[in-house]
Amino acid sequence: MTEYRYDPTEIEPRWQAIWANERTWEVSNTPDDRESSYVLEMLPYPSGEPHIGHLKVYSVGDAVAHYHRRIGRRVLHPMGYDAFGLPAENHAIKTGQAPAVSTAAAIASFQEQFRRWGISIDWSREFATCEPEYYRWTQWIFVQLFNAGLAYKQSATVNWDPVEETVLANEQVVDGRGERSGALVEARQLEQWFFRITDYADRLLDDLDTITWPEHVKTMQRNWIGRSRGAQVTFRCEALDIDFPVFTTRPDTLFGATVFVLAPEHPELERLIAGTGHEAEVHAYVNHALTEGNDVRGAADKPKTGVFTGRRVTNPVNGEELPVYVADYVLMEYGTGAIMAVPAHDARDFAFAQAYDLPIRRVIADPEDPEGDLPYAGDGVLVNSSPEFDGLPNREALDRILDWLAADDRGHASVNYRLRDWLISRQRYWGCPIPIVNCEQCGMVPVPADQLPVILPEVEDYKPRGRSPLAAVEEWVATTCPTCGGPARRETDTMDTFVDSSWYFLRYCDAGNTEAAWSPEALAQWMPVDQYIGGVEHAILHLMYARFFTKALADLGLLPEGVQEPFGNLFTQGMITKDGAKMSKSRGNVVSPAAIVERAGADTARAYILFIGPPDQDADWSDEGVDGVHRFLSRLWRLSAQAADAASGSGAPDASQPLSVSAADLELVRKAHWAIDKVTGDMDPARFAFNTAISAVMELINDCSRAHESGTADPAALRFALATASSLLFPFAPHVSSDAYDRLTGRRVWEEPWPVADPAMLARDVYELVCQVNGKVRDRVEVAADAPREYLEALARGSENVQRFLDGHEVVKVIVVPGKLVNFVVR
RNA sequence: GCGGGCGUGGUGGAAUUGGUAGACACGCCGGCCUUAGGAGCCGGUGGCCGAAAGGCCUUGGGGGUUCAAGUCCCUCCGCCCGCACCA
Repeated sequence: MTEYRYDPTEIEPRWQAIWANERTWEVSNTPDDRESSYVLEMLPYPSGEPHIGHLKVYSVGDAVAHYHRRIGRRVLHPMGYDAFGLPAENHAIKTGQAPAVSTAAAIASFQEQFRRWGISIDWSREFATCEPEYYRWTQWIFVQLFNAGLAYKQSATVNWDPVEETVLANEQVVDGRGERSGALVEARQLEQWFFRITDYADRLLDDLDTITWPEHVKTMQRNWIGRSRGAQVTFRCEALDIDFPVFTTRPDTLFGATVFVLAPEHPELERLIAGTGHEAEVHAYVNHALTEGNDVRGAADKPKTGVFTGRRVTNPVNGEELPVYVADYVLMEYGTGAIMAVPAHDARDFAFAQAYDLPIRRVIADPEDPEGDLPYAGDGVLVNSSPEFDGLPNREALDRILDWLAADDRGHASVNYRLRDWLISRQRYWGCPIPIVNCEQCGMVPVPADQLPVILPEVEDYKPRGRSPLAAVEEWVATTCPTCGGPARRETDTMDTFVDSSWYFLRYCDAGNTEAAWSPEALAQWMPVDQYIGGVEHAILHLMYARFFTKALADLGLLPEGVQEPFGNLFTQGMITKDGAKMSKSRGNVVSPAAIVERAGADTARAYILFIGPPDQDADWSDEGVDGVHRFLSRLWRLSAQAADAASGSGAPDASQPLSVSAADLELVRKAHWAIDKVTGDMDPARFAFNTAISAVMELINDCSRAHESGTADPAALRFALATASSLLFPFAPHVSSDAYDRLTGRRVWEEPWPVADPAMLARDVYELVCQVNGKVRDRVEVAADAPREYLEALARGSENVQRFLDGHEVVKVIVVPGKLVNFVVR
C-alpha cells in the first residue's frame, strides 16, 4: 500500500524542474500555423507573499492558458509586477528600508510561490514596473500624451488625502475618503498633472458594446462616465451684465423655473452680491458650506439650505426675473455650478422651494392624473408654458424649445459627463518620475526620448511633507533645459501607479525591446488580450484607465490597425473568504497559500479553489473541503500508478486505443467520453464552470475505482479511462495529471491535443423513460433510444404504478417527449 | 432613491434549451481493514408517514402561466454589490 502513496512533495518539484529546464511555456513572437491567444491575469502588487486571492486568479488563468494550448493555440501567458506604490514607501518611512529593497524581496517571494504553484508562465517576458527599463517607456508614453495635448498641468480643486499626504484621482476617493488610507479627503486648490480622459468619454462609453465583459462591470463604467444629454441655456443678470449658463436635462420644464441657484464655490458670486446688502449673510452661508466635509454635504437626505443673494436673473424663455439663491445642494464640479430650479418637477428643487416658501409652478401634466401630487418627474403634456408649446407631449416640446432657443442663441443642445480628467501626479517618492523640466526660458519641456529614463534618485528621507520627497534632492532637481541648455528644474511629482499598469499588457508582447516600448509587429501578434482575468475591485480604476490608454495610443498611431480595446473578454473572479468574512490579519482568519501548498501540494490547493464553486462568485474556504480534493487526487494517482505498473511487461497497449469487450468495460469507456464532453463544454468562456468540470472527472475516477475494485475490468479500458481523467484534469492540477498520464502512456500530457469525445460513445442505446401522471413521477422504465412515441406511451401505460393512478380516471391528454418522459393528464 | 446580482439539504454547490430537484464534495451515521494517528475501502444520508412497497411535502413567502416551473410572469420579504443632492 505504501508503495502507492501519492506524494506531491516528490511529484511537483520533479515536473516543475522539467518545465523550467525546457522553458516549456515560453512562446516566440514568430507566427506559425496556430491561432494566437493572449491569456492574462491582472499583474500582482508585490507585497509580503502572495495571498489566497492570487492563488485563485492564477489558478483560473492557468486553467484557461493550458486549455487554449491543448486546443491548438499559441498562447502568451506572461507575468510581471506592479511594483511602484504606497505600501512599500510607507514601509520605508516606518523602517528606513528602501522601497526598492523591500519590493525586490516581495518579488522574489512571489516568483518562488508562482513556481511552486506550477503556473505556466513565460518567464522570459517578466518585468517589474519599477525597473528603469520599464518606466523609461512609461515616461516616453507620458511625453507622447503631453505632445498630443492629452497630458496637461493645471490648477484645480483636487482631493487631498491628509494621511497619505498626496492628491488622489476622483476614482480613488470612495464615499469622500481616500481609497487606501480611509481618511476624509480635503478639497485643495493645487496645480497638478492631468490626463485628458474626458476627451474619450463618448468612446469609452460607446465601445463597451464591442467587448465581452460582465454586464455589471460595464454598468459601473457607464455610471462612472455618467453621460447626460440635455441643453445649455443662458440666464442673464441684466443689472451686472453677467451671463449664467446652466446645464439641464429637462429644457421642456424651462417655463417652470421659479428660482435660480448657484453653488457656494461659484466664481461669479462675489461680483453678484457686491452692493446688494446681502453680502454678510451670503458670506456666512458660503463659509459654513465650504468647511463642511464632502461626506456631510453630499448626503442625499440632508435638508436643503440656502440663502438669497439679492439679485435676479432673466429666464430666457419668458423674460421672468428669477431670484438668485446660493445653496450647497448645487455642486460646482458638475455642469456649470448653477441651475435653474424647477420645483414642480424635481424632487430636490421641490424640497428647496418648500423650505424657503418659493413659488412652485406645474408645467407638465400627467395625462393619467393632471392634478396629481408634485413633484412630478414623469412624462406628460406641457401646461402653463406658452401658447406655442402648451398641449404638446413634453418629449416633443423639448426638441421644439431647444430649436427655438438655438435660433437666437439663448441655448443649445449639450452633453454633460460625470467623468473628470484623470489626476495623475502624486506628491510621493516611490513612483515613476514625471519627465518634464521647467525652464525659465522655454517653459515646460518634455525630456527627449534619448534622455529617458529620468531615473528615480535615491533619497534619505521618504516622508512626504506636503510635497514630493524628490523636491529635497537638489542635485537631481537642478538640471539643464534639453532645448536651450539653460538652468532648469525637474518636476518632482511622481505618477499615479495606475499609469504604470495602464500599458503593461503591451510591454509583455515585446518585453525585451531596448529600442522602443514595443514593435508594431509584436503587438499585432498578440493584441488585444483574448482573456483578461482579475478582481472586480478594478472595474472602474484600472480597467477604465487601460481602455483610455489603448484608445489614446491608437489615435497616436502607435497600435496596430483595429486595436481599440485592450481586453476583448473579461472575467472577474470572486473573493475567497474564511468563516464568511474577508481575510485579514486583524481578524486572524488568513489562509496562507504557502502553508496550504506545503501541507497538501499545489495541485490540491489549485483544484480545490476551482472546485469550491463558480469562480466568479465569492466562496468560503474550508480545510475539510481541501482534504476531499486531496483524497480525489490521491485516488486518481494511485489508480493510475497501479494500472500502469500492472500493464508494464505485458506489452503495454496504447491506453488511448482501448479494445474492450464486456458491457461493464464499455460503460467505463462511455463514461470517459461523457467526461470529455462535459469538461469541454464547461471550459467554454461563457461558462468557465471549472467546479462542474472537476466534479465530472471525480465521477469518472469513482467509476474507475469501482472497476478497479471489481478485479474484472479490462486493463486497457481502465487505463484509457484513467488517462482520459488525467488529460482532462491537467489544466487544474498539472503536476499529478502529468505524472499519472506519463505513467499510463509514456507521453507528456501538455503535448497531447485536447481529447475529443466520440459521438458514437455519447449516444445511448437505452435510456430511462420517466412516467408521469398529472406531472408527478410514478415510475421509470428502461427503453430503447429509438423507440417510437406510440411504443413509449404503451410502455408507460403498462407500468403497474402508473396504472394505479390511471384507474378510475379519464385520460384527457398524453404528452410524449421522446428521450425524456410520458405524462398522462387525467381527470 | 436609481441600477445590477442573489435566495436550493446540516454545509459548499449541481440542474447549460420549461421536462427525473439535490450531481460532485464536505459533514454526519454504520460497517470492513489496520492494535495508534488528519491513512484506505464499502454502504447510508432533504423532511414527514411506513416493516416494506409506496405515499405526502420540499428550491425565501404569496399568486399566476403551463400537461409540466428552481427555471417564465406578477407581487412581497431578506441579503450582497455599484452609483447617489449629477440638475
